[in-house]
Amino acid sequence: MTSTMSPLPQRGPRAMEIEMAATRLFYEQGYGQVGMRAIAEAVGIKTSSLYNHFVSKEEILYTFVKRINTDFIGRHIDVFDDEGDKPTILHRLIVEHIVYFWEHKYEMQAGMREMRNLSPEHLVEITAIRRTYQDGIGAFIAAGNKQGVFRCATPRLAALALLDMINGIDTWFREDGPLTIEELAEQYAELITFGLLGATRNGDKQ
Amino acid sequence: MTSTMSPLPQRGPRAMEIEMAATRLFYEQGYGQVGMRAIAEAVGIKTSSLYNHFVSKEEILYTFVKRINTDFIGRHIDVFDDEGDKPTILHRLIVEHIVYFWEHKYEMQAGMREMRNLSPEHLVEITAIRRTYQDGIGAFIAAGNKQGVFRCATPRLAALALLDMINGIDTWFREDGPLTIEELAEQYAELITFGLLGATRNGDKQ
DNA sequence: GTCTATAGAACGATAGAC
DNA sequence: GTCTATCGTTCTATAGAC
Repeated sequence: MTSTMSPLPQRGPRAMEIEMAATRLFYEQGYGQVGMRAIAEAVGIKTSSLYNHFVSKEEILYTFVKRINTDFIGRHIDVFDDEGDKPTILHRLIVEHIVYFWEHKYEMQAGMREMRNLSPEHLVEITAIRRTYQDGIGAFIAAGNKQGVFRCATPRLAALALLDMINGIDTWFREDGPLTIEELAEQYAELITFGLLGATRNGDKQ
Repeated sequence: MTSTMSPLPQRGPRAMEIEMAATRLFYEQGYGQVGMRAIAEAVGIKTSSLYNHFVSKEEILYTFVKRINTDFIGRHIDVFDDEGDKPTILHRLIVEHIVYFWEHKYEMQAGMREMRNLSPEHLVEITAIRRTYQDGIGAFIAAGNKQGVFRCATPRLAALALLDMINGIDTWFREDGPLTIEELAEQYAELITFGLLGATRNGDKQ
């Protein structure tokens, strides 16, 4: 499985500022509640100046939603071709996924919640990218079943379940809670690989 | 654990119509994108007439968010006192939760997504209700561990994980897919009780 | 690339007649 | 309980000077 993601058009540093400010506001208040005025104010320019960088509010949303859906996934999609120990590989992917998503929680949360405000064409494009990752995990689990390193009756469902699990973390995790995000990621990876997927521990084949 | 939910104030049938229409619109377009005009039109009255039934748009949101967070949870919170076989009880709860949420997917999805548009006071109230259910499941898993019917290293995390799993279903399940919602619910309940929570199958204690 | 100024529509909510 | 009428605000987006 090889990445075929098309790159975003090159944008200037101002566009990046706008994107980041908008992302934060969308996260806090929701796409529909955030006006172009509020975005401009957060950047320190006037509303009309935004249109020198983006043609519309929807394009701002699309730009950062595309970024978050190509950055992590694009850099990890090849992991499914790895010939190594599948439970170990998936364990590491889950930990990295959880930590990355937390470090980019504004973009990730806002992106997932506000995705439906994309134009139909953009929504199709983003959905296809997400689908690739989801299918990759499902196929990976199925392959692990055949190898006997996973014992999971429903690989496709398990892939959806584990993605919902780990994407849900950002809605309730608190940095001042009992666990760091790295500790939580580790415990979730255990819960998923050995629990949900029934991975056999090393030297524990039965 | 006994229900102490306070009832919603009695409202007329018109208010119920308004609530249902608003729920559907919030689900489709998001709270911030739906105007009072659109809600009124969907019911077939004028905007100003809405204010004979609700004092504000936020009150419409609050009313249905409160309803969905008291209806199912209120009717199932006593299940954690049940003295029967814990894996069986949790299995049944999960199936009922999934099926109920799918049958009320508009309210559930809109309610979960738009909850943050509630006033701070209302948000606190709703969060507390949800927390009660979550804590109930966590304590139930921990109790099952002590009985030896679950083998789960992290009961509190597992409760959060399973709730994110089953609440995520409504975002991707399609009625024209390979499974009915009842079949899916059954498979998820298996995945959770025997996978995630390490329940021992009858006569399989080891 | 930023600004001032503004178009034209939609927003939540209210007053008061019936 | 519904209506007409409207208030004051905010919305996305554009035109045109600098």
